[in-house]
Amino acid sequence: MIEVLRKHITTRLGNDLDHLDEVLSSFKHISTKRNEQLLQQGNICKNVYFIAKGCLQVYVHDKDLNETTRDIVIEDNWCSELLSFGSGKPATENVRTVEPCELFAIDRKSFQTMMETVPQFDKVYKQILEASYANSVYRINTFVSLTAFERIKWLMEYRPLLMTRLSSKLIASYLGINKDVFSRLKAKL
Amino acid sequence: MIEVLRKHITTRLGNDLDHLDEVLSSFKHISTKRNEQLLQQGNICKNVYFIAKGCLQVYVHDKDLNETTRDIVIEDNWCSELLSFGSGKPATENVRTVEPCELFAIDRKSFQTMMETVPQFDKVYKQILEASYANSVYRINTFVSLTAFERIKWLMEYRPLLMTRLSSKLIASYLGINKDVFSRLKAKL
DNA sequence: TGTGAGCGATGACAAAAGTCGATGTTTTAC
DNA sequence: GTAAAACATCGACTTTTGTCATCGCTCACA
Repeated sequence: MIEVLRKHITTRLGNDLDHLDEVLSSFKHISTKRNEQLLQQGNICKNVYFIAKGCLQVYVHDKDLNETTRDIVIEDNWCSELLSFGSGKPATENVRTVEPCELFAIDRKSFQTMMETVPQFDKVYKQILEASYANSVYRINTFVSLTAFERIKWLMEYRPLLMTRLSSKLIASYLGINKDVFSRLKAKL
Repeated sequence: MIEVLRKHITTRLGNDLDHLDEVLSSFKHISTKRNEQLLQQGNICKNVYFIAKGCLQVYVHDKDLNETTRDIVIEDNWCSELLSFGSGKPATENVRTVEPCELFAIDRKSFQTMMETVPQFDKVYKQILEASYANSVYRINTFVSLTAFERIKWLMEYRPLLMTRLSSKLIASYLGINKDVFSRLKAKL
């Protein structure tokens, strides 16, 4: 499993990375069931997770206690509540596993140590942050102006795997539409 | 005018910042009219702007050529298309002035020089990026689950200045609702 | 001073989305 | 293996939102 992470890192930072084994050993391997809570809103986000296998959901509760899913992250990607992780302030979002997962977690202290000892490592944080930001900007710019039906077609086109892999309820909360509406519109595709 | 920028920086990075005058002199002062295009989608974003006075709009065009406004940025804040500025790739968004503005612009080359010569300066980029990301995350998490009426009430509560300062058309495109709907709902407040 | 462009408001209507209750299915827990 | 819980779908209905045409106002400017 750690090979997935090794490959991910070398692909991005090059094969000649010093201390690669040291970097890898600073991650802790975690196997989870589905529906495990990795972060609760209000707590401080202690880890950045690399997903070797499985799927995570980043979400909040709206005023009616419905879940609103900001992001769904699958294998070979990083997931965290970066703003809390970076600042040490309480998280505004929740994170849970959607499927059984194989994760590699690095905590703030180890992350800090890596930043100091491995020169290229501070690029990692910047890369994750920039990728997360790009993702958010894209999401705002596309979704704000799309109808429910267009959002579904968008998902079919750009993240088709999710359509088959996730529950309708979860997809609807990711697309920001009502689950009954999602069910009806899906039938019209 | 440059005093606004000086104060902004010292407030965040401390009074004892070395090279402060050098930093300040790497910015170019720009006075604009309203409705000036600072960045066109597809071009490379050359500057980061500090707004000493005025207001900028960051927007895209949807499939029907309507404008969707991702952000409205007022004085004492930074504005750019960071993903393009940071990577040198074409911008996905447009930026224009909404009012006559007093701006301080720093281009990529000067920014790079500052990063190298002024140790604290690389914090600036990280701070701007983190603030932008926080802003986007917040926008997604709140807006996705709000009705048009609730979005208007949100604006009244959290950015009341914008209600009086901007045109209805612009506010509607920021809230992601139709301008006629905005007009009707506003009357019911 | 007149003219035209842009803006904001509004009524009438159409379309989209949300709500609720019922029902059958699948998954989970013991 | 079975009961309970969660999920997906659907019809009927309500509410919200979008569209379009119209009208009056303001402002820039020839």
